[in-house]
Order: sequence, then structure tokens, then C-alpha cells
Amino acid sequence: MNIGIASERSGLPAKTIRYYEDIGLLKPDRGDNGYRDYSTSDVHRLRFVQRARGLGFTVSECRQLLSLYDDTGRESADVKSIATAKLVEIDRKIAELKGLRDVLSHLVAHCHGDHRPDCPIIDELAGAQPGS
Amino acid sequence: MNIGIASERSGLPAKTIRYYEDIGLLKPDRGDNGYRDYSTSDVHRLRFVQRARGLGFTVSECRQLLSLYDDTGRESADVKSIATAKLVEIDRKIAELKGLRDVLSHLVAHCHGDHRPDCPIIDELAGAQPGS
DNA sequence: ACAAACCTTCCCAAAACAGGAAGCCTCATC
DNA sequence: GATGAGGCTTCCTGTTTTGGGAAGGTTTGT
Repeated sequence: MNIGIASERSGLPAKTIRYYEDIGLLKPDRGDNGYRDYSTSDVHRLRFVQRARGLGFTVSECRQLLSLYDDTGRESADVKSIATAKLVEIDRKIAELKGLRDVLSHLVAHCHGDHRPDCPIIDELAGAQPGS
Repeated sequence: MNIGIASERSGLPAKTIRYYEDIGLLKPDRGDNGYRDYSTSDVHRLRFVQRARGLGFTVSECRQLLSLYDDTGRESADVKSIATAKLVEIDRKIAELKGLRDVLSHLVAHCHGDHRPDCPIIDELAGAQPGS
């Protein structure tokens, strides 16, 4: 399929898809006309990256995550340790998002309208030390 | 407090803190020596941005989120609608992270070792259409 | 007073894109 | 089969969000 369709299906702009090819995240076939030809599996990779990027993973982290799928030549233990590390990170992110959620919903519920000099909820959130 | 301490407490490099000042995310006082002087509240803002950035919010989204705290002059309904929109987004992110978590943990549990041509879990994940 | 460790501004570079030009390819329509 | 719209290509430039490092002022400890 052409890049336009792949863009539609992955949720990524064509520009970005070409960029990802540039930096080696995927390597679609080329038709006789020189057009890129994306497989369903390419689209899966792209969607995966689209999600991960939106969740604060860097491109190089995405590369690592993708490598978990491309590990035919890789040691199983190696894959497992990377994946496990990512799982920890994901759990941390989930916890942080929940924290953020709490702050915002408290803000909506309690802090609307009056001129609050310093909302205690912010203090609470900010008080939690960052996961090292 | 000086930028070094603020950096330590917020988890952001001094460089980044100065950049955030440049683009108007915060405006610390200046001492007689020209040094920036950060308040506890400044550090809270910085920590907040640090978190939100790590969770995939753009700087301009962070600006919006911060504005929820700075809304003394803003209409309450306005704040509420922005905050509510952000809450929806956060919930989506949480759901996506959970999805990612599932994929990875399934990968660790089931897909280790053998040469799998196409893991069904990936298909499943990629099959879910993006939240419009 | 002198060095170490801060801080300042300024400039350049890199990562991750976005915009736009110039030129092919394709496809429907006349 | 020409023609025009739209999609694709590469290439170049620009923006955002930083990070590195130079050149120089400040503060602090000894």
C-alpha cells in the first residue's frame, strides 16, 4: 500500500513516516515506480511507534521496543531484560498519569472560582519525589 | 534559591529551566547579583512540567496545564473545560499505557525464544483503532 | 588572594519533526 | 491521447526542545 494509506491507518503524517524510514525504524519495499510499498506489518510497527511516542517514549526507546519484535537472532534473556525494564517504566508512567489525573480532577472539583493563593493539592503532588 | 538547587529539586537540568523561562513558562525573581531566585512554588511548577513532559504532553500543553493554576483572572468555566479535556486525554493515555503493558508482558510470557513470524498479540494491539 | 564551584549570556548542534518547491507517476475524463 | 488533479518522490529549509561549551562575573572556603 502507498504511503498515504499507511499514514491514514497508522495515524502518522507521511512526513514522519519517511523520517522514521530515514532513521531506520522500518524499511518498506519499493514498487517499480519508486513508490514506497507498505505491508500490514509495517503499519503495525508505525501504529506502535505512534502510540509509544505519544506516551513519552523517545524514538530510541521506540527502537528498543520494536527490537523486541525483531528479536529472531537475539538472546531470549536479553529480550526479557529489556522488556522487563520497559514494564517497570510503563508502570511508573501509569502511576504518574494517575497522579496527574488526581491533581486535575481535584482542581476541577475544589479549586474553581476563588482566588486560591496556593492550592494544597499542588503541594501534595509536588511533594512526591521523582522515581529515581 | 539558586538554579542549581531548583534543578536538583525539580529533576530538570538547569539548561532546561532557563529555556522554560525563555519561553515564558515561569519567571523567577532575580537577586542583586543577577542570579535567578526560585521560590518553592516555582519548583512545583517545574516538577509539574517535568512530569507532564515525560508523559508525552507537549510544552504548549504544559503551558495550558500550568494556566489552570494561574487562572485568577480566568473564567471558571474556561478552566473547567480545559481541565476536563485534559482529563479525557489523560485517561486515554492511561488506557494506552495499559495496552502497551499487556503487549510487553505477553511478549515476555509467551513469545520468548522461538522464532515467531508474527505474534498475534501485536495484531491485536495494532488492530485497535486510534482514538479520534 | 586564589581556586573551586557556582552563576550569567551567547552561540552552535542535534533530535524530531513540518513546510514547501520541483518534478515524476497515475488515473479519470474529454 | 492530451489534460488536469492528486499522490508520490527527493531536497532544502525552518521550528521546537533541548544539550554542550565558551567567556566571563560571583561567591565561598581556606
